[in-house]
Amino acid sequence: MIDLKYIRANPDVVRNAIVNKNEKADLDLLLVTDEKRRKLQYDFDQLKARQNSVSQIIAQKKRAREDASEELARMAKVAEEIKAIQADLNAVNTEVEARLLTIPNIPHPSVPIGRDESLNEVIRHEGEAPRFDFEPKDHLDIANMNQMLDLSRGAKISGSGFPIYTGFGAKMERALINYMLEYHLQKHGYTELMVPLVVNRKTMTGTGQLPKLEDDMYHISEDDLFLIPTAEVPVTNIYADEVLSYKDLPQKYVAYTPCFRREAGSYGKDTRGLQRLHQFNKVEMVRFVEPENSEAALEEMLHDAEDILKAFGLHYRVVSLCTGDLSFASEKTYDLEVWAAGSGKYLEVSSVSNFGEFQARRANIRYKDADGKMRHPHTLNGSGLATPRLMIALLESYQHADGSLRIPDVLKPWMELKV
RNA sequence: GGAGAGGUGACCGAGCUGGCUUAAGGUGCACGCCUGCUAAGCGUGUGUAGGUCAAAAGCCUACCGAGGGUUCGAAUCCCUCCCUCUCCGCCA
Repeated sequence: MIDLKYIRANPDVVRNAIVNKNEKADLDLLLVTDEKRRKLQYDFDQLKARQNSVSQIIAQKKRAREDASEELARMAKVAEEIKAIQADLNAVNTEVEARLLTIPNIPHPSVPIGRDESLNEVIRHEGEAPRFDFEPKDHLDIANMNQMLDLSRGAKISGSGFPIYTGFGAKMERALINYMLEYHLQKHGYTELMVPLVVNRKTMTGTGQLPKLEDDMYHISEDDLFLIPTAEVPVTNIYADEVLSYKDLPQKYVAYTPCFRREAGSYGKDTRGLQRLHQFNKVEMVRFVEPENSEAALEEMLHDAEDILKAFGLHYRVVSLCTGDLSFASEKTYDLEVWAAGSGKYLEVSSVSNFGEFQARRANIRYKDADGKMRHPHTLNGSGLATPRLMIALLESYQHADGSLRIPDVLKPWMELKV
Protein backbone atom coordinates (compact mmCIF):
# COMPACT_ATOMS: atom_id res chain seq x y z
CA MET A 1 0.00 0.00 0.00
CA ILE A 2 0.96 3.59 -0.32
CA ASP A 3 2.02 5.76 2.59
CA LEU A 4 -1.04 7.69 3.71
CA LYS A 5 1.09 10.74 4.34
CA TYR A 6 2.28 10.58 0.76
CA ILE A 7 -1.29 10.32 -0.46
CA ARG A 8 -2.30 13.37 1.55
CA ALA A 9 0.60 15.36 0.16
CA ASN A 10 0.29 14.13 -3.45
CA PRO A 11 -3.34 13.31 -4.11
CA ASP A 12 -3.04 14.12 -7.82
CA VAL A 13 -0.21 11.68 -8.37
CA VAL A 14 -2.28 8.96 -6.77
CA ARG A 15 -5.40 9.95 -8.66
CA ASN A 16 -3.50 9.69 -11.94
CA ALA A 17 -2.16 6.30 -11.00
CA ILE A 18 -5.67 5.04 -10.33
CA VAL A 19 -6.91 6.30 -13.69
CA ASN A 20 -3.88 5.05 -15.64
CA LYS A 21 -4.18 1.62 -14.06
CA ASN A 22 -7.92 1.41 -14.79
CA GLU A 23 -8.68 1.02 -11.10
CA LYS A 24 -11.83 2.17 -9.42
CA ALA A 25 -10.54 3.18 -5.98
CA ASP A 26 -12.32 6.15 -4.42
CA LEU A 27 -9.50 8.45 -3.38
CA ASP A 28 -11.66 11.35 -2.21
CA LEU A 29 -13.61 9.12 0.12
CA LEU A 30 -10.33 7.86 1.55
CA LEU A 31 -9.12 11.41 2.16
CA VAL A 32 -12.38 12.46 3.78
CA THR A 33 -12.39 9.41 6.02
CA ASP A 34 -8.79 10.02 6.94
CA GLU A 35 -9.61 13.60 7.88
CA LYS A 36 -12.39 12.32 10.10
CA ARG A 37 -10.01 9.86 11.65
CA ARG A 38 -7.47 12.48 12.55
CA LYS A 39 -10.12 14.66 14.15
CA LEU A 40 -11.32 11.76 16.30
CA GLN A 41 -7.77 10.80 17.15
CA TYR A 42 -7.10 14.31 18.38
CA ASP A 43 -10.17 14.34 20.65
CA PHE A 44 -9.26 10.91 21.92
CA ASP A 45 -5.70 11.95 22.72
CA GLN A 46 -6.87 15.03 24.62
CA LEU A 47 -9.25 13.05 26.80
CA LYS A 48 -6.74 10.33 27.39
CA ALA A 49 -4.14 12.86 28.48
CA ARG A 50 -6.56 14.21 31.05
CA GLN A 51 -7.46 10.78 32.27
CA ASN A 52 -3.84 9.80 32.64
CA SER A 53 -2.89 12.86 34.66
CA VAL A 54 -5.88 12.65 37.00
CA SER A 55 -5.25 8.95 37.46
CA GLN A 56 -1.82 9.85 38.77
CA ILE A 57 -3.41 12.16 41.32
CA ILE A 58 -5.83 9.48 42.39
CA ALA A 59 -2.98 7.04 42.82
CA GLN A 60 -1.04 9.54 44.96
CA LYS A 61 -4.03 10.30 47.15
CA LYS A 62 -4.80 6.64 47.64
CA ARG A 63 -1.24 5.98 48.66
CA ALA A 64 -1.45 8.86 51.16
CA ARG A 65 -4.80 7.51 52.34
CA GLU A 66 -6.54 10.72 51.31
CA ASP A 67 -10.03 11.04 49.92
CA ALA A 68 -10.20 10.94 46.10
CA SER A 69 -13.92 10.63 45.58
CA GLU A 70 -14.19 13.98 43.82
CA GLU A 71 -11.62 12.95 41.18
CA LEU A 72 -13.19 9.53 40.86
CA ALA A 73 -16.59 11.05 40.09
CA ARG A 74 -15.11 13.39 37.46
CA MET A 75 -13.16 10.63 35.80
CA ALA A 76 -16.13 8.31 35.61
CA LYS A 77 -17.66 10.75 33.13
CA VAL A 78 -14.43 11.13 31.15
CA ALA A 79 -14.11 7.37 30.93
CA GLU A 80 -17.53 7.17 29.35
CA GLU A 81 -16.67 9.82 26.78
CA ILE A 82 -13.45 8.05 25.94
CA LYS A 83 -15.28 4.80 25.39
CA ALA A 84 -17.71 6.45 22.98
CA ILE A 85 -14.98 8.13 20.97
CA GLN A 86 -12.95 4.96 20.94
CA ALA A 87 -15.80 3.08 19.29
CA ASP A 88 -16.07 5.71 16.55
CA LEU A 89 -12.33 5.81 16.14
CA ASN A 90 -12.09 2.04 15.74
CA ALA A 91 -14.78 2.08 13.08
CA VAL A 92 -13.11 4.89 11.15
CA ASN A 93 -9.71 3.27 11.44
CA THR A 94 -11.05 0.06 9.96
CA GLU A 95 -12.60 2.03 7.13
CA VAL A 96 -9.41 3.92 6.35
CA GLU A 97 -7.43 0.69 6.27
CA ALA A 98 -9.93 -1.01 3.99
CA ARG A 99 -9.95 1.93 1.58
CA LEU A 100 -6.19 2.19 1.64
CA LEU A 101 -5.95 -1.44 0.55
CA THR A 102 -7.85 -0.60 -2.65
CA ILE A 103 -5.35 2.06 -3.76
CA PRO A 104 -2.98 0.60 -6.38
CA ASN A 105 0.75 1.17 -6.52
CA ILE A 106 1.98 4.15 -8.53
CA PRO A 107 3.64 3.26 -11.86
CA HIS A 108 7.28 4.19 -12.30
CA PRO A 109 7.78 7.27 -14.53
CA SER A 110 9.49 5.10 -17.15
CA VAL A 111 6.33 3.02 -17.62
CA PRO A 112 4.46 3.85 -20.84
CA ILE A 113 0.98 5.23 -20.24
CA GLY A 114 -1.74 3.27 -21.95
CA ARG A 115 -5.11 1.79 -21.31
CA ASP A 116 -4.48 -1.87 -22.29
CA GLU A 117 -1.92 -4.37 -23.53
CA SER A 118 -2.07 -3.05 -27.09
CA LEU A 119 -0.02 -0.11 -25.82
CA ASN A 120 2.71 -2.19 -24.22
CA GLU A 121 6.13 -1.30 -25.49
CA VAL A 122 8.28 -3.92 -27.18
CA ILE A 123 11.81 -3.16 -26.05
CA ARG A 124 13.83 -5.66 -28.04
CA HIS A 125 13.89 -9.04 -29.73
CA GLU A 126 16.41 -11.72 -28.92
CA GLY A 127 17.45 -14.94 -30.61
CA GLU A 128 16.44 -16.30 -33.96
CA ALA A 129 13.04 -17.64 -34.86
CA PRO A 130 13.50 -21.19 -36.23
CA ARG A 131 12.83 -21.83 -39.93
CA PHE A 132 11.28 -25.01 -41.25
CA ASP A 133 11.20 -26.60 -44.69
CA PHE A 134 7.85 -28.12 -43.72
CA GLU A 135 4.65 -26.87 -42.14
CA PRO A 136 5.37 -26.80 -38.37
CA LYS A 137 2.74 -28.31 -36.10
CA ASP A 138 1.38 -26.80 -32.99
CA HIS A 139 2.52 -28.03 -29.57
CA LEU A 140 -0.57 -30.11 -28.82
CA ASP A 141 -0.12 -32.18 -31.96
CA ILE A 142 3.55 -32.76 -31.17
CA ALA A 143 2.73 -33.67 -27.56
CA ASN A 144 0.07 -36.11 -28.68
CA MET A 145 2.30 -37.73 -31.28
CA ASN A 146 4.94 -38.27 -28.58
CA GLN A 147 2.44 -39.25 -25.86
CA MET A 148 3.52 -36.49 -23.54
CA LEU A 149 0.15 -35.22 -22.34
CA ASP A 150 -3.24 -36.60 -21.40
CA LEU A 151 -5.52 -33.60 -21.18
CA SER A 152 -8.79 -35.46 -21.40
CA ARG A 153 -8.04 -37.66 -18.41
CA GLY A 154 -6.84 -34.59 -16.55
CA ALA A 155 -10.20 -33.02 -17.31
CA LYS A 156 -11.94 -36.17 -16.18
CA ILE A 157 -10.37 -36.30 -12.75
CA SER A 158 -10.29 -32.55 -12.06
CA GLY A 159 -11.65 -30.44 -14.89
CA SER A 160 -10.26 -28.78 -17.97
CA GLY A 161 -7.10 -26.85 -17.35
CA PHE A 162 -5.61 -29.52 -15.09
CA PRO A 163 -3.11 -31.32 -17.30
CA ILE A 164 -1.60 -34.75 -16.86
CA TYR A 165 1.94 -35.05 -18.14
CA THR A 166 2.60 -38.62 -19.11
CA GLY A 167 5.83 -40.63 -19.37
CA PHE A 168 8.30 -38.70 -21.45
CA GLY A 169 6.24 -35.53 -21.05
CA ALA A 170 6.34 -35.80 -17.26
CA LYS A 171 10.06 -36.42 -17.34
CA MET A 172 10.67 -33.42 -19.55
CA GLU A 173 8.52 -31.20 -17.33
CA ARG A 174 10.49 -32.32 -14.29
CA ALA A 175 13.79 -31.81 -16.12
CA LEU A 176 12.77 -28.26 -17.00
CA ILE A 177 11.97 -27.44 -13.39
CA ASN A 178 15.20 -28.94 -12.10
CA TYR A 179 17.31 -27.29 -14.75
CA MET A 180 15.88 -23.84 -14.11
CA LEU A 181 16.16 -24.19 -10.34
CA GLU A 182 19.79 -25.26 -10.48
CA TYR A 183 20.57 -22.56 -13.01
CA HIS A 184 19.39 -19.82 -10.68
CA LEU A 185 21.04 -21.46 -7.69
CA GLN A 186 24.41 -22.00 -9.30
CA LYS A 187 24.75 -19.18 -11.80
CA HIS A 188 22.68 -16.41 -10.23
CA GLY A 189 23.24 -17.02 -6.52
CA TYR A 190 19.69 -17.48 -5.34
CA THR A 191 18.71 -19.49 -2.26
CA GLU A 192 16.10 -22.17 -2.73
CA LEU A 193 12.92 -22.32 -0.69
CA MET A 194 10.17 -24.90 -0.60
CA VAL A 195 7.06 -23.21 0.66
CA PRO A 196 3.44 -23.92 1.56
CA LEU A 197 1.09 -24.04 -1.42
CA VAL A 198 -1.80 -22.89 0.70
CA VAL A 199 -1.79 -19.52 2.49
CA ASN A 200 -4.06 -17.49 4.69
CA ARG A 201 -5.95 -14.29 3.94
CA LYS A 202 -3.41 -11.99 5.54
CA THR A 203 -0.65 -13.39 3.35
CA MET A 204 -2.73 -12.93 0.21
CA THR A 205 -3.38 -9.34 1.24
CA GLY A 206 0.30 -8.71 1.93
CA THR A 207 1.37 -9.16 -1.67
CA GLY A 208 -1.73 -7.44 -3.07
CA GLN A 209 -3.80 -10.32 -4.50
CA LEU A 210 -6.50 -9.50 -1.97
CA PRO A 211 -8.91 -7.84 -1.76
CA LYS A 212 -9.04 -7.28 -5.52
CA LEU A 213 -8.55 -10.74 -7.01
CA GLU A 214 -10.44 -13.04 -4.67
CA ASP A 215 -12.53 -14.44 -7.53
CA ASP A 216 -9.41 -15.52 -9.38
CA MET A 217 -8.22 -17.77 -6.60
CA TYR A 218 -9.12 -21.20 -5.30
CA HIS A 219 -10.43 -20.81 -1.80
CA ILE A 220 -10.81 -23.42 0.92
CA SER A 221 -13.72 -21.89 2.78
CA GLU A 222 -13.67 -24.23 5.75
CA ASP A 223 -10.26 -22.91 6.80
CA ASP A 224 -10.32 -19.61 4.91
CA LEU A 225 -7.17 -20.59 3.05
CA PHE A 226 -6.17 -19.98 -0.56
CA LEU A 227 -4.20 -22.04 -3.07
CA ILE A 228 -1.28 -19.92 -4.19
CA PRO A 229 -1.49 -18.39 -7.68
CA THR A 230 2.30 -17.93 -7.62
CA ALA A 231 5.22 -18.59 -5.27
CA GLU A 232 5.55 -14.81 -5.02
CA VAL A 233 2.85 -14.88 -2.35
CA PRO A 234 4.38 -17.23 0.23
CA VAL A 235 7.98 -16.23 -0.49
CA THR A 236 7.48 -12.47 -0.29
CA ASN A 237 5.55 -12.89 2.94
CA ILE A 238 8.23 -14.86 4.77
CA TYR A 239 9.39 -11.61 6.38
CA ALA A 240 5.93 -10.21 7.10
CA ASP A 241 5.79 -8.33 10.42
CA GLU A 242 9.56 -8.58 10.80
CA VAL A 243 12.34 -6.07 11.07
CA LEU A 244 15.49 -6.96 9.16
CA SER A 245 18.89 -5.34 9.28
CA TYR A 246 20.39 -3.63 6.24
CA LYS A 247 23.07 -6.29 6.59
CA ASP A 248 20.47 -8.94 5.74
CA LEU A 249 19.83 -7.30 2.37
CA PRO A 250 19.71 -8.08 -0.43
CA GLN A 251 17.97 -11.45 -0.19
CA LYS A 252 17.50 -13.56 -3.30
CA TYR A 253 15.18 -16.55 -3.24
CA VAL A 254 14.07 -19.01 -5.84
CA ALA A 255 11.22 -21.45 -5.35
CA TYR A 256 9.51 -24.01 -7.48
CA THR A 257 5.78 -24.41 -6.87
CA PRO A 258 2.69 -25.45 -8.70
CA CYS A 259 0.45 -22.42 -9.24
CA PHE A 260 -3.34 -22.42 -9.11
CA ARG A 261 -5.51 -19.95 -10.96
CA ARG A 262 -9.22 -20.00 -11.48
CA GLU A 263 -8.82 -17.75 -14.53
CA ALA A 264 -12.30 -16.48 -13.84
CA GLY A 265 -13.70 -14.62 -16.80
CA SER A 266 -11.22 -15.90 -19.35
CA TYR A 267 -13.01 -19.01 -20.58
CA GLY A 268 -12.58 -19.80 -24.21
CA LYS A 269 -9.59 -17.53 -24.66
CA ASP A 270 -6.37 -19.16 -25.85
CA THR A 271 -7.23 -22.42 -24.20
CA ARG A 272 -5.79 -24.93 -26.64
CA GLY A 273 -3.30 -27.33 -25.08
CA LEU A 274 -1.07 -25.83 -22.42
CA GLN A 275 -1.72 -22.19 -23.20
CA ARG A 276 -3.93 -21.37 -20.26
CA LEU A 277 -4.23 -23.70 -17.26
CA HIS A 278 -5.74 -23.80 -13.81
CA GLN A 279 -2.67 -25.56 -12.48
CA PHE A 280 0.84 -25.12 -13.78
CA ASN A 281 4.44 -25.27 -12.63
CA LYS A 282 6.63 -22.27 -12.18
CA VAL A 283 10.10 -21.45 -10.87
CA GLU A 284 9.91 -18.05 -9.25
CA MET A 285 12.59 -15.59 -8.17
CA VAL A 286 11.98 -13.13 -5.34
CA ARG A 287 14.25 -10.40 -4.05
CA PHE A 288 14.29 -8.09 -1.06
CA VAL A 289 16.57 -5.12 -1.63
CA GLU A 290 17.33 -1.67 -0.28
CA PRO A 291 15.21 0.95 -2.08
CA GLU A 292 18.10 2.59 -3.92
CA ASN A 293 19.00 -0.76 -5.50
CA SER A 294 15.65 -1.93 -6.74
CA GLU A 295 15.79 -0.46 -10.23
CA ALA A 296 19.10 -2.17 -10.91
CA ALA A 297 17.76 -5.36 -9.34
CA LEU A 298 14.81 -5.33 -11.75
CA GLU A 299 17.14 -5.22 -14.76
CA GLU A 300 19.25 -7.98 -13.25
CA MET A 301 16.27 -10.24 -12.66
CA LEU A 302 15.09 -9.64 -16.18
CA HIS A 303 18.42 -10.95 -17.40
CA ASP A 304 18.26 -13.87 -14.97
CA ALA A 305 15.00 -14.91 -16.59
CA GLU A 306 16.30 -14.25 -20.10
CA ASP A 307 19.32 -16.47 -19.48
CA ILE A 308 17.01 -19.47 -19.35
CA LEU A 309 15.46 -18.67 -22.71
CA LYS A 310 18.90 -18.06 -24.18
CA ALA A 311 20.17 -21.36 -22.80
CA PHE A 312 17.34 -23.10 -24.65
CA GLY A 313 18.12 -21.14 -27.80
CA LEU A 314 14.61 -19.73 -28.06
CA HIS A 315 13.49 -16.60 -29.80
CA TYR A 316 11.68 -14.10 -27.59
CA ARG A 317 10.92 -10.45 -27.06
CA VAL A 318 11.05 -8.17 -24.03
CA VAL A 319 7.99 -6.06 -23.39
CA SER A 320 7.52 -3.20 -20.95
CA LEU A 321 3.96 -3.25 -19.72
CA CYS A 322 1.99 -0.03 -20.01
CA THR A 323 0.12 1.39 -17.03
CA GLY A 324 -3.17 -0.21 -18.03
CA ASP A 325 -1.66 -3.70 -18.17
CA LEU A 326 0.42 -3.29 -15.03
CA SER A 327 -0.77 -5.32 -12.07
CA PHE A 328 -2.33 -3.65 -9.04
CA ALA A 329 0.80 -3.91 -6.88
CA SER A 330 3.45 -3.38 -9.54
CA GLU A 331 5.49 -0.26 -10.12
CA LYS A 332 7.11 -1.55 -13.29
CA THR A 333 6.91 -4.88 -15.10
CA TYR A 334 8.74 -6.52 -17.99
CA ASP A 335 7.17 -9.48 -19.70
CA LEU A 336 9.18 -12.03 -21.60
CA GLU A 337 7.26 -13.43 -24.55
CA VAL A 338 8.65 -16.52 -26.19
CA TRP A 339 8.08 -17.32 -29.84
CA ALA A 340 5.80 -20.30 -30.43
CA ALA A 341 7.01 -21.36 -33.85
CA GLY A 342 4.09 -23.66 -34.66
CA SER A 343 1.30 -21.36 -33.54
CA GLY A 344 3.09 -18.32 -34.88
CA LYS A 345 2.69 -16.06 -31.89
CA TYR A 346 4.46 -14.76 -28.84
CA LEU A 347 3.49 -16.25 -25.46
CA GLU A 348 4.16 -14.74 -22.06
CA VAL A 349 6.51 -17.01 -20.10
CA SER A 350 7.77 -14.57 -17.54
CA SER A 351 6.76 -11.45 -15.76
CA VAL A 352 9.43 -9.55 -13.86
CA SER A 353 8.25 -6.80 -11.55
CA ASN A 354 9.46 -4.19 -9.13
CA PHE A 355 6.90 -3.48 -6.42
CA GLY A 356 8.87 -0.75 -4.69
CA GLU A 357 7.85 -0.60 -1.05
CA PHE A 358 4.19 -1.32 -1.85
CA GLN A 359 4.18 -4.95 -0.80
CA ALA A 360 6.60 -4.42 2.08
CA ARG A 361 4.29 -1.78 3.50
CA ARG A 362 1.26 -4.04 3.17
CA ALA A 363 2.99 -7.04 4.65
CA ASN A 364 4.72 -4.86 7.26
CA ILE A 365 8.23 -5.88 6.24
CA ARG A 366 10.80 -3.40 7.49
CA TYR A 367 14.51 -3.07 7.91
CA LYS A 368 16.91 -0.82 9.73
CA ASP A 369 19.27 0.94 7.37
CA ALA A 370 22.91 1.80 8.10
CA ASP A 371 21.82 5.00 9.87
CA GLY A 372 19.45 3.07 12.12
CA LYS A 373 16.42 4.44 10.32
CA MET A 374 13.39 2.20 9.95
CA ARG A 375 12.50 1.71 6.31
CA HIS A 376 10.64 -0.63 4.01
CA PRO A 377 12.73 -2.76 1.66
CA HIS A 378 11.71 -3.00 -1.95
CA THR A 379 10.42 -6.34 -3.18
CA LEU A 380 10.72 -7.78 -6.66
CA ASN A 381 9.82 -11.00 -8.31
CA GLY A 382 10.07 -12.67 -11.64
CA SER A 383 9.15 -15.95 -13.20
CA GLY A 384 12.15 -17.91 -14.13
CA LEU A 385 10.14 -19.40 -15.83
CA ALA A 386 6.62 -20.76 -16.02
CA THR A 387 6.81 -24.19 -17.66
CA PRO A 388 3.68 -24.59 -19.83
CA ARG A 389 4.45 -21.97 -22.43
CA LEU A 390 8.12 -22.77 -22.25
CA MET A 391 7.15 -26.34 -23.11
CA ILE A 392 5.02 -25.05 -25.98
CA ALA A 393 7.93 -23.08 -27.39
CA LEU A 394 10.32 -26.00 -27.03
CA LEU A 395 7.97 -28.50 -28.71
CA GLU A 396 7.20 -26.16 -31.55
CA SER A 397 10.76 -24.93 -32.07
CA TYR A 398 12.50 -28.30 -31.86
CA GLN A 399 10.11 -30.45 -33.91
CA HIS A 400 11.07 -32.56 -36.87
CA ALA A 401 8.98 -33.04 -39.99
CA ASP A 402 7.79 -36.46 -38.80
CA GLY A 403 6.52 -35.04 -35.52
CA SER A 404 9.41 -36.38 -33.48
CA LEU A 405 11.25 -34.09 -31.13
CA ARG A 406 14.80 -32.94 -30.64
CA ILE A 407 15.79 -32.34 -27.02
CA PRO A 408 17.84 -29.16 -26.56
CA ASP A 409 21.41 -30.06 -25.63
CA VAL A 410 21.33 -28.28 -22.27
CA LEU A 411 18.33 -30.33 -21.18
CA LYS A 412 19.73 -33.73 -22.17
CA PRO A 413 21.75 -34.38 -19.00
CA TRP A 414 18.62 -33.66 -16.93
CA MET A 415 16.66 -36.24 -18.87
CA GLU A 416 19.29 -38.94 -18.49
CA LEU A 417 19.95 -38.99 -14.75
CA LYS A 418 20.92 -42.46 -13.54
CA VAL A 419 19.90 -43.97 -10.25
C1' G B 1 -8.91 -33.67 18.22
C1' G B 2 -7.54 -33.87 24.01
C1' A B 3 -4.25 -32.08 28.22
C1' G B 4 -0.49 -28.82 30.04
C1' A B 5 3.15 -24.63 29.48
C1' G B 6 3.97 -20.18 27.15
C1' G B 7 3.61 -15.63 23.69
C1' U B 8 6.89 -8.71 26.66
C1' G B 9 10.89 -3.55 22.62
C1' A B 10 16.13 -5.60 16.87
C1' C B 11 17.23 -10.04 20.33
C1' C B 12 17.25 -12.32 25.39
C1' G B 13 14.60 -11.59 29.69
C1' A B 14 12.18 -9.51 34.64
C1' G B 15 7.47 -7.70 36.01
C1' C B 16 1.95 -10.72 36.05
C1' U B 17 -0.82 -10.31 44.95
C1' G B 18 -3.85 -3.71 39.29
C1' G B 19 -1.57 2.89 40.55
C1' C B 20 6.25 6.18 42.22
C1' U B 21 7.53 0.63 35.68
C1' U B 22 4.06 5.80 30.40
C1' A B 23 8.38 -2.03 30.78
C1' A B 24 13.90 -3.28 35.21
C1' G B 25 18.28 -5.67 33.57
C1' G B 26 21.21 -7.70 29.76
C1' U B 27 22.73 -8.46 24.49
C1' G B 28 23.19 -6.00 20.02
C1' C B 29 23.90 -1.31 17.69
C1' A B 30 25.95 4.03 17.52
C1' C B 31 29.32 7.55 19.45
C1' G B 32 33.19 8.60 22.94
C1' C B 33 37.17 7.07 26.49
C1' C B 34 41.03 3.68 27.71
C1' U B 35 44.92 0.20 26.28
C1' G B 36 51.23 -0.98 21.10
C1' C B 37 47.01 -4.02 17.92
C1' U B 38 42.97 -7.39 18.98
C1' A B 39 40.08 -9.03 23.02
C1' A B 40 38.26 -7.18 27.45
C1' G B 41 36.77 -2.79 30.21
C1' C B 42 34.40 2.18 31.18
C1' G B 43 30.87 6.22 29.83
C1' U B 44 26.75 8.17 27.02
C1' G B 45 22.91 7.27 23.77
C1' U B 46 19.52 3.95 21.27
C1' G B 47 11.84 1.24 20.11
C1' U B 48 7.60 1.68 16.67
C1' A B 49 3.28 4.32 15.10
C1' G B 50 -0.07 8.57 15.18
C1' G B 51 -0.71 13.78 16.48
C1' U B 52 1.11 18.97 17.34
C1' C B 53 5.04 22.35 14.76
C1' A B 54 7.34 25.62 8.54
C1' A B 55 11.13 22.21 10.45
C1' A B 56 13.86 20.38 14.53
C1' A B 57 13.64 20.18 19.69
C1' G B 58 9.88 19.60 22.93
C1' C B 59 5.16 17.96 24.26
C1' C B 60 0.70 14.62 23.88
C1' U B 61 -1.39 9.69 22.64
C1' A B 62 -1.20 4.54 21.49
C1' C B 63 1.53 -0.12 21.45
C1' C B 64 3.71 -5.98 26.41
C1' G B 65 0.28 -12.23 20.34
C1' A B 66 -5.03 -10.22 18.37
C1' G B 67 -9.82 -8.54 19.79
C1' G B 68 -13.40 -7.51 23.59
C1' G B 69 -14.65 -6.79 28.99
C1' U B 70 -14.12 -5.14 34.37
C1' U B 71 -12.02 -0.42 36.59
C1' C B 72 -11.08 6.46 37.71
C1' G B 73 -6.67 3.47 36.14
C1' A B 74 -4.70 -3.08 33.00
C1' A B 75 1.68 -5.92 30.66
C1' U B 76 -0.73 -7.32 35.39
C1' C B 77 -7.76 -9.52 36.55
C1' C B 78 -11.90 -11.89 33.20
C1' C B 79 -13.73 -13.74 28.23
C1' U B 80 -12.98 -15.12 22.95
C1' C B 81 -9.61 -16.15 19.15
C1' C B 82 -4.59 -17.02 16.91
C1' C B 83 0.27 -18.97 17.31
C1' U B 84 4.61 -21.74 19.56
C1' C B 85 6.46 -25.76 22.69
C1' U B 86 5.71 -30.60 25.47
C1' C B 87 2.72 -35.00 26.10
C1' C B 88 -1.48 -38.11 24.27
C1' G B 89 -4.63 -39.65 20.08
C1' C B 90 -5.03 -40.06 14.68
C1' C B 91 -2.17 -40.19 10.22
C1' A B 92 1.62 -39.87 5.02
